[in-house]
Amino acid sequence: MKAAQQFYEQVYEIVALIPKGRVTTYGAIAKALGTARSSRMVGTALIAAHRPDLTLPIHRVVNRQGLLTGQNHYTSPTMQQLLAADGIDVIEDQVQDFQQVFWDPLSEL
DNA sequence: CACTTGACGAGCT
DNA sequence: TAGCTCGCCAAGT
Repeated sequence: MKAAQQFYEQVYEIVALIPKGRVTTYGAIAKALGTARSSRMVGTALIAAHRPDLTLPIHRVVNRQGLLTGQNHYTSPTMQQLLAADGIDVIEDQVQDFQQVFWDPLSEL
């Protein structure tokens, strides 16, 4: 079992816990895992999260500005649509009231 | 097998 | 305050 693979599982674990109607950031997850500077790896982990056996609300993860930087990786229901279904307003790839819907795994977990 | 790219973010200038 | 550079390291070419 590779260390990186375990890192992925940690990411998935947190993503799975994001409450409906809330979002978190790559950096927040990375920090929660103790690797604050590996925020990029969180994004990579989410790409790998496309495995058929994983059904995670990865659309609830956005960058620090509340921007839907992963839009390019979505085809069918866009992140915006999925977020809208969660009750989150998104305009021009920007989450509205980001600070209010932000969910910090460190303080909330 | 080596090199480049990238769902990011913090730190410095 | 805004912009640039550096760290991180897996995955793709």
